[in-house]
Amino acid sequence: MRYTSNHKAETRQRIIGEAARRFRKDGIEGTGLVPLMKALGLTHGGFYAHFESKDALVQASLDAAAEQTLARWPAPRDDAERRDFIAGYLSAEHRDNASEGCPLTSLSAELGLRDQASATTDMVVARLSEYVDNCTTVAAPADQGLVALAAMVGALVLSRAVADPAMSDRILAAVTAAIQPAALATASAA
Amino acid sequence: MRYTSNHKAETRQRIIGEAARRFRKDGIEGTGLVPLMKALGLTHGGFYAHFESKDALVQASLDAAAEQTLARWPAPRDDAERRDFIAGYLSAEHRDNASEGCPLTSLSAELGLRDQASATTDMVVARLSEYVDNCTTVAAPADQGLVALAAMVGALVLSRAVADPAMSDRILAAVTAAIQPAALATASAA
DNA sequence: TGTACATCAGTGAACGCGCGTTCACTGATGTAC
DNA sequence: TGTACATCAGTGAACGCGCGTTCACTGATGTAC
Repeated sequence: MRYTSNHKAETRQRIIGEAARRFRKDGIEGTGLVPLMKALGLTHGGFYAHFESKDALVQASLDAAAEQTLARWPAPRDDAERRDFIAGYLSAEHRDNASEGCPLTSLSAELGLRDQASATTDMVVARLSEYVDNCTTVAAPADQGLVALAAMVGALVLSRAVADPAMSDRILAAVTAAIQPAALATASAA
Repeated sequence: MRYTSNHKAETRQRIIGEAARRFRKDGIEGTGLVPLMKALGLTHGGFYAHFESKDALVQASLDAAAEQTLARWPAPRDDAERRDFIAGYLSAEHRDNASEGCPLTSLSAELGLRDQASATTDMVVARLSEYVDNCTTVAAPADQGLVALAAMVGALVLSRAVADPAMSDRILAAVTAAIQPAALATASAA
């Protein structure tokens, strides 16, 4: 062979990796195959030696993003690891680095429109659940409203992205049950 | 005039309304001007009599979506109204009807990439905050982990969509502080 | 009342561009004899 | 060792298409005289 025996497989992995990054950064629709291949030092014509279509790449990349994400998030062993994970997930680095981060958040809108995403999405949700399974959201001294707000937005986003309708309903129900107007003081406005 | 005196303004409003719906359903990138105008019984050429560019329409539509959303969500007067609002926000109807719903969730990914979105986004966040300002997320009997999960995903999504960096940081900090591993029981896994 | 002209919302053909996709080809290497 | 052929990852020109945008035009109505 004129290349090392696994050269083609390596190229395929490079394409998947770059795509997984770009999809999360610019969206699936927003990522073109020509710039993608160019970034790898290849021409776009060669793409179809590796994938049947862009959709096939999307599938492979979503799987890869999920796998990579799961690998970076091993099942937690104690509450210290849970705490670290949560802090990392909610860090400025994660916020500012969508291309390497959780695919649920960066692709949330597009995931709902693509049934391809199903298995992948549910895997990531399941692992995330392990991290927060025995976590409870406590009343913080300040900005408690923002927590409720985040939970509501997140619940809606997740309920649309998740494939399993039962899980979708459970998410909405859980957050609905969890958010309670504090009976203490209520301002009125026009 | 060959049309009623406010005919053009009405057409403009129809374009904005249809766009606001389609952007939330299919995304901004996923919405073309030709099908949009066709859906209104017009030809695409006429579009530029109303807007300078697609970007101008995006701006107007985001504003309209925010305005429409705020109009439908008047400032809450008591906890009953808060409860109703939260239940509606987290309803299956809202989930299944992205085109009429909260623009934050349906456009979350694209909002982060467009600085146009800024003012609009922040207005909706502010109003939503009013609804949940004195709300607290309580420990529900079941699926408490899903609440934490939703809060984390929502916090990340919001922190990317919001224009004000200080608000972005506050959201992350509030949710980080609120999620606590329950000290009760901790399973270990490989 | 009747003709000539101005207005202007909307038409529809055309533009350049980037998209996903196809395909005949290249050229470096491996194998056969 | 040397020539002839097969392999195949990647090349690059070309395709049809939908996009955002432009522009000369239409035709119904309003205004002027």
